[in-house]
Amino acid sequence: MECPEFDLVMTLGSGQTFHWRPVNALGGEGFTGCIGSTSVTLRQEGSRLLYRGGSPELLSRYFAFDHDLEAIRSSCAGHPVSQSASLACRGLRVMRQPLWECLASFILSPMKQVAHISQMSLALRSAYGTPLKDTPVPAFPEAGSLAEAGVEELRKCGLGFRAKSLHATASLVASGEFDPESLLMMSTGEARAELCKLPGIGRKVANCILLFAYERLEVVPVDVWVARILGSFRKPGSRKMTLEQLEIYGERQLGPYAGYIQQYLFHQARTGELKLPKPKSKPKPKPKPKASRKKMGGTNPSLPIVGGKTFL
DNA sequence: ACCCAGGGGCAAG
DNA sequence: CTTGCCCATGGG
Repeated sequence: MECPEFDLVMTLGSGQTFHWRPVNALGGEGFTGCIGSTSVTLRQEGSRLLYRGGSPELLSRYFAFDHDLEAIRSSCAGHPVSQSASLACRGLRVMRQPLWECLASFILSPMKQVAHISQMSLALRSAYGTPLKDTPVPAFPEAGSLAEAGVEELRKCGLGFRAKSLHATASLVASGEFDPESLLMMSTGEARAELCKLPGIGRKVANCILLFAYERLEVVPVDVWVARILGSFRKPGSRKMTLEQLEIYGERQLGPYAGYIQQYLFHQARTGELKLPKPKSKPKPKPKPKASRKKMGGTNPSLPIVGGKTFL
């Protein structure tokens, strides 16, 4: 299909989604995965998006081809750094992901980098998701399947302390006590408050979900990178802001599509194209009495090469 | 308001 | 192989 301004590689590599795998398909380097329970294999050739599985309508919705990127870029015209990042990230789109899949995936994200979130996602999909034809990536498990599995079983997928949060949230969704769809018609503030009631979801994770699944394009998830970026916009010596204050500041500075602009800045910072003052050193003394061993088996060399971070 | 557990991959030594 | 680093949430 013909697609509007779009960069498949940058979009899938920007930390929004964790289950697309690089493959050689459709005549070159592409990706395979799924959208909900529909298996899809993709490859971009210029303005053409080659696909196997799915439909133009499904892909257009998922990749948000309806977002007017030119208008989004213009929205921060008065901010030189954002302008520059927006231009460098042309074609990077903030996606519109399935609600439960996105919500559950970001519960996995705290304290983890993209590469590891991908591994956890794949482990969960393989153990509890429905296998699909034409792709090695199973669908994301239903809430009921995860609730039924139990915390200890989920922990075996390498979730660590996130197993408890994911299991508790999955149980709330499976019982109908929490319905992801019910947030669709709420204001962003109300929806955020509801998300933050769920175990394992704090303000940052809630904002990621709002941005990547609920299309709240003004929301700015503030992690250490974004905090660093926003901090660099302020005068040296300004008073420190809390993360929430930085978030408000970011929304004001970056305009009505602050979430999009933030994604561009984040991507620039992660790829080293945006220079930041202090990577921040920590004078942290470490009382370490222990020695350990333990080695894990097989790293999968074909996992996504995204360097980086969660959130966004 | 402050402090810190907790987990596993990964880069560096 | 060993060590240090990464970093959101929740509970004390």
